[in-house]
Amino acid sequence: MRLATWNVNSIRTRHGRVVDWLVNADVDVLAMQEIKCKPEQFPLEPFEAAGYDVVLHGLSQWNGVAIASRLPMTDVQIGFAGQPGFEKGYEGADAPLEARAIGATVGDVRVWSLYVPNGRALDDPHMDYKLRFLRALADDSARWQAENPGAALALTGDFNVVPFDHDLGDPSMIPGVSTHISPAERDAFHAFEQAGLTDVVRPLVPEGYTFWDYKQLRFPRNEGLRIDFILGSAGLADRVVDARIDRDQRKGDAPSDHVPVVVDLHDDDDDDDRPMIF
DNA sequence: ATGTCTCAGTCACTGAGA
Repeated sequence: MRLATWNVNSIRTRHGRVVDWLVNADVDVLAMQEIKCKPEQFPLEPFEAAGYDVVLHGLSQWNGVAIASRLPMTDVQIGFAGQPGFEKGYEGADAPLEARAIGATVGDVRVWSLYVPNGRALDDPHMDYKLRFLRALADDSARWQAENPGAALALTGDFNVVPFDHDLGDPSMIPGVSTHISPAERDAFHAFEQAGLTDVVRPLVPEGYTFWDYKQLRFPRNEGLRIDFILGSAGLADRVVDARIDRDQRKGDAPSDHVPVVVDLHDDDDDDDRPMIF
């Protein structure tokens, strides 16, 4: 199975590029973020014409997540247990949930498409929301793994955190001032390891950015960020045979500001792909 | 210069979000 994640920054603007890429890159399952539309506005036809079913969660012109798959999807879930809500000017516990998480099972892999809140500024209420979102996601993922020991879980998407200094190429981002690089955000990201989830792309692609701002010639200068990830349970990590970041998708006409991140998994029941141990 | 991009609301712009 070839599994990918891509923050598409409006699927209505980008569906031609996205479907062309799905077909040409021979991708089975694509988790998308920032589709920026409601369900009735999603361009289903080009996906279906190319052989992909789509499940999605979109509430407005903001956020929005989806999964396109040419393999059957089951157990579709909108949002995760304990996901916090947010409403500008209101921080109550019953704030409405945003369209930032959708899960589905493909084969024996539980796939999540996740769009973690940006944070906006270190002292903005959105930053507290971001940290609570990450902690709740790690907690729910740990709980799921305890209930499904050994199973393959993939948390994919735009985490809006730059985990390491070498993932930071944007010179305008200042430690202590900028979002995405603060110790609190990095701690919240690294806590997924304690929850049993590792970055399954990093061992195969140790360097490389997944996002370049549209402003300030960030892509031509290669001043990007690595903020899009595929985190996997041990049961998923054991099956990863290849991974890549498709930097070329930042080129050409009307690109997203993010590029796809891809992993290849061998089938759990396919002994031919595994070393034989006697 | 928040120097670019996207969408809503409304129809040439502003506001919001990233």
